Amino acid sequence: MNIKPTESELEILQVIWNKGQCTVRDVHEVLTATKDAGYTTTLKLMQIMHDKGMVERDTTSKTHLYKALFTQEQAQSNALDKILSTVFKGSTSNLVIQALGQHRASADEIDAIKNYLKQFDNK
Amino acid sequence: MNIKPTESELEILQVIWNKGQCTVRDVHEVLTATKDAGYTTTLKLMQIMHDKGMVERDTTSKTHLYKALFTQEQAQSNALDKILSTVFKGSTSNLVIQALGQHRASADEIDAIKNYLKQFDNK
DNA sequence: TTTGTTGTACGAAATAAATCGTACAACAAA
DNA sequence: TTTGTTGTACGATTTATTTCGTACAACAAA
Repeated sequence: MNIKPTESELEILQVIWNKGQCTVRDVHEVLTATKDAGYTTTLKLMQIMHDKGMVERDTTSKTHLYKALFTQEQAQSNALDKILSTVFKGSTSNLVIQALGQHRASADEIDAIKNYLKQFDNK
Repeated sequence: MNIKPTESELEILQVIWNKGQCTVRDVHEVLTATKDAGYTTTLKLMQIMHDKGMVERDTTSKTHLYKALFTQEQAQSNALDKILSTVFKGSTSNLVIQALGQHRASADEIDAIKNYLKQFDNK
């Protein structure tokens, strides 16, 4: 299974992950809300994603239904690995601090993180 | 200025950032330690990066010296923005927790992060 | 001055990604 | 049954990225 989606593929996956499963039109409608692209372009991309084994589809009815073959968590993990090695010299703490610094997290988010860190306390 | 380096361009930038400034040979030597690529390939990539305005170069002597035109921090910031919007639905805390979960940070790193978080305490 | 070494320049090819036109099938409504 | 709508299939084109061969300049050593 190929977990190295291109930029456009990720946009599409995002929609699929949100809805669980999608038709081409579903995806296309969401995409055209923010950018413009022809319907057949979206279709073609999704067909290519299928060829690559990134999504599966149910073709029993005329309108096909697409599902992702890996989870958003897997994609996240992958994306992190990549930028850690390419721009963060492998330093997780740099990444974390940089992320917190530039994208003001909400109080709740900060709490969630602090909470998460508690598990490392008595070591 | 173009801050959207391709994969190969990032590998090169990594080397330049480390040394501050580099010749093509410097870069190429580091790259060939981990992967193989022809010398002229590296040269061409660096010339393209120059065309794109990502690096500047000193051509006063025969052997040119390349410098990055943006910092690693800027590239990091950019990379974070990108994956936050494409795979993390904009949630910084998800990103942080996921990062800590999968890449076991050292005790020192954890401390650094806790320390950083202290600034949000009495708010 | 000849020759080998180390550079840059640059065109061309290979590959990958994204976009779109055209063809045509299914099917519902007229 | 004709027509309009909504789908998929797929080839062709465009654009971006990567790779490399060939040409040639500078210069040091023989």
